[in-house]
Amino acid sequence: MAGSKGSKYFNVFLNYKFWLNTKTGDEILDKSMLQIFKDIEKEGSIQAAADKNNVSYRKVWGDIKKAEEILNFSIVEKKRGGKDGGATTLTTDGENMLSAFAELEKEFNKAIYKTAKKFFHSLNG
Amino acid sequence: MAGSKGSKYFNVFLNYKFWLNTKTGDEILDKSMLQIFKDIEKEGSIQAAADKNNVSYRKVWGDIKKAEEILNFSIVEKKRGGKDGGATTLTTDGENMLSAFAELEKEFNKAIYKTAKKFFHSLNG
DNA sequence: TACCGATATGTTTATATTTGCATATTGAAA
DNA sequence: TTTCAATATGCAAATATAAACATATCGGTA
Repeated sequence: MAGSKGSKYFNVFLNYKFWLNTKTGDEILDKSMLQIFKDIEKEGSIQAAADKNNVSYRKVWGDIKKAEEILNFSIVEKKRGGKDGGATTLTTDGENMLSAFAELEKEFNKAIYKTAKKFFHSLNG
Repeated sequence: MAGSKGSKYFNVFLNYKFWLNTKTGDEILDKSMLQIFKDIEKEGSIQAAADKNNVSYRKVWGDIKKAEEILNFSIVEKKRGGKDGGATTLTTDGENMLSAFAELEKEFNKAIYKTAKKFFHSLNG
C-alpha cells in the first residue's frame, strides 16, 4: 500500500474528489465548500469562514451565490448591519443538503479505502 | 435521484474524480491520463494520442515525464527517428499500473453508484 | 545522404481562476 | 447620530495552467 517500503509505488497516494455540479459542469458543492459551510455554521459569518480556510471572502461569496442560483433555494441566510456588521447562518434546506453530503463523504471514504487497499495490494504483490 | 422531477435537486448531478498523486499534491495519473496512455498504446505515438484527446503534445509529453520522474520507473518507451519519425509504446511496468488503475476505476464506479443512489434518495425522499 | 515525422524542450502567448482593492450599504449598539 | 464590522459587488492585478510557437535531434527508408 502507498507509503510502504519495497514498492515502486511507495511515493504515490490515491486521492479523490467528488462534487455536485450542473449539466453544464458548473461546480456547486465539494469537500472544500462543505468545510466552508461548516465553518460558516460554527463562526456565524462568511468572512470568518473564508479567513479560516485561507480563501478570499470575494470567492466564497461568489461561490455561494452561484450555488444558490443553480439550486434554486437558499443554503444560507445572510444579515447585514448590526453591532457585528452582519452574520450568516445555514438554512434548514442548507443543513439538510450539507448533512446528506457529509454522509456521502463518509460512505465514499469507506468505499475508497477498500478499493485503494486492493489497488496497491495488486500492484505491490 | 439526480435528474428526476419533483425535487429541489433535480438540476444537480454527482460527479467525482480520483487520481494518483504525490505527498506534495502533484498529480500523476487520472482518468484522462489513463485514456491518453490507452491511446498511446493503440496509436503507437504520443503525438497521435495527444491529437486524439485534443491536448497539446507539449503537455502530454511533460505530464509523462513528471509521472515517470516521481514514480521512478518508465511507463512508456519512446523511440526517435526512423521512417515514421518515432514511436512510443507502453512498458510492462506501465501496462501493469494502467490495468490496475483501470480495474480501480471499475470498482470505484460500482461503489460510487451505490452511495450516490443513496444520497439522492435521502435528499428527495 | 536527403527526407519525413515523432520526440525533445525552451519560450511566449492565451485563458482561466483567484486574489486584492475600492466602495457602498446595512443596522444594532454606544 | 456616529461607529463598526460584515455583507454586496464591480473591477483590476496577480497566479496558475495550458496552448502555441519555434527549433533541434534522431534514424529508418527512398
